[in-house]
Amino acid sequence: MSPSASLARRFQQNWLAKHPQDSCHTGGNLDDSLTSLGWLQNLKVSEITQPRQASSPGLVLDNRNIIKQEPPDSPPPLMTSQLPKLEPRVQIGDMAPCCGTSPDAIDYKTNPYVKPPYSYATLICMAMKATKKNKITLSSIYNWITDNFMYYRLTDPSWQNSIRHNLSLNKCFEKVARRKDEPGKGGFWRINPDYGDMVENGVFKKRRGSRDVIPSPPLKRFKLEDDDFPCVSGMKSGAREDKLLSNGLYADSSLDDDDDENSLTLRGDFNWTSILNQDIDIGGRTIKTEDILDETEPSPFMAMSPPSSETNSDDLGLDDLFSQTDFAMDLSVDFQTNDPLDLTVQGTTIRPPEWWSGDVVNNNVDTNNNCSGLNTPVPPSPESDRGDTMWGDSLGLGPTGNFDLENLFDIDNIPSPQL
DNA sequence: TCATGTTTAACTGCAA
DNA sequence: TTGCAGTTAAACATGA
Repeated sequence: MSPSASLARRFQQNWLAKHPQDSCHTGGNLDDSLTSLGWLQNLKVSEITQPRQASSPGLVLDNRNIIKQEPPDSPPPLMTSQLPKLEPRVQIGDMAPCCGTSPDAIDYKTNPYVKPPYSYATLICMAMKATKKNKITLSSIYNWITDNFMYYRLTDPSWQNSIRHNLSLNKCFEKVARRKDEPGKGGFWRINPDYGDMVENGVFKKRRGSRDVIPSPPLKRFKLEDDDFPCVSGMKSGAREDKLLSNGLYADSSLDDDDDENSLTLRGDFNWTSILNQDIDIGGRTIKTEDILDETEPSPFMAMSPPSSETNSDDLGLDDLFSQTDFAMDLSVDFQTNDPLDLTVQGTTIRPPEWWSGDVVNNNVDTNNNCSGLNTPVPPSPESDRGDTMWGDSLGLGPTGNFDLENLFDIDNIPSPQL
C-alpha cells in the first residue's frame, strides 16, 4: 500500500472511530446505491473529480519542486468509500486513455472520452453542493461541470440545454429570483427545500448509458492556446476568464462572483504524498503544518476529513469546505495521449501566519499574465490584493517545498472543528 | 445578440 | 408490453 493510501486508511479508521455516524449510508433505505443520493450529503466533490487511480502516469513535484514522474503505483485519492457505487459504462471501441483500466480507474476530470455516469440532475446537485452558498447561477453550474468533467468541457454544448431543461422541469430545483439591485443575468437556482429529503434519499437514477461513451474525443470546442505554456492549455478560448495568478496558476472563476468570490480552486490531479509530507516554503519562509492548522478557521487540511452528518449545510462548516477545497496539481501532458492536462491547482482559506504582511519582496511578478512557472514563488499582485487567503488572488502562491502532514491523518492530533 | 428559461416532443433503457 | 426516468433536440419568449 502506498504511503498516501496508508495514511488515508488510517485517517478513515480514526475518523469513523470518532464519528460512527459517518460510517455512511449503509442502512435503512439508503442502500440502493444506484438510486440513492444520500451520498451527496457527505460528498466531497473533489473526490469525484479526481481519479481513484491515475489514468496516466502522474507527475509530482519533488522536494526541490522539480517535476518528476510519479511511480506507477500512485496512491488512490482519499476516502473514496464515500463515492456512489456507480459503474460507468466503458464500451468496446472506447479508445480513451482509460483503455485497459477498470471503470473505477476512469478519471472523469481529465478523460474527455467517457461521459460521466451521473445524471444531469446529479450534476446539478453536485454543483449546488460545491457552492458555498445555497444558491447558484446557471453559468456557475456550467462552469463547475466543465471544470470537473473534461468531457463536458470538450463536447458539444448541447448538454447545457439539458441542464436548463432539467432545472426547469425538475421540481427538485427551484429558481431564486435575483434581486433588482443585483447585477447579472438570470436568476439563481437551489435545491427545493420541499424536495430536499427526496434528493438526499435518492430520487435521481443513474444516467442512461447508451450514449455515454463516444468513440472519439469530442473536441468541438477545444482549442489550444497559441503559446506553449502548459498551464493554459485546455482552457476554453474566450469561454471564461480564469484569473491567471502571477505564479502561473489559475484562480477558478467557475464559482463566480455570484457564488463565491473568495474561492480559489486549483484544478487537476494532485499527488497527496508530495503535499502531505512537506513543509510549505513561501517567500523564503518555511511554514510548518501546525502553523497552518487553525481550529478556529477552516483550512484545506481540515477539509480532508469526511464531513460529519451533523453538519448544517447552511453554515460554513466542513460540509462547505469539502466542496470548496481541493488541492490539486496536474502537470503538463498526459504521456500516453499527449493530451494537455489542466495545470491549475486548488485550495482555499489557508490563513497566512502572523508574520505574513503581504510585503514579501520578490521580483517575479508577471504583470503580463504570463506563466511564471510552477516552481517560481511570486508575491501578491498589488492590484489584486484582497488579503483574504494565502492562495487567493492576493497571494499568488503555490505550495512549493516541503511540509510534513504525517500527523494529519491522526485525527486525535487535530482539534475537532466546532460545527 | 446572446444567455437564460420554458415547454414540447421524440427517443432510449430499465424495471415492473 | 408498458410505464417511467432520463436524454436530446428544438422552438420560443424574455431580458440584459
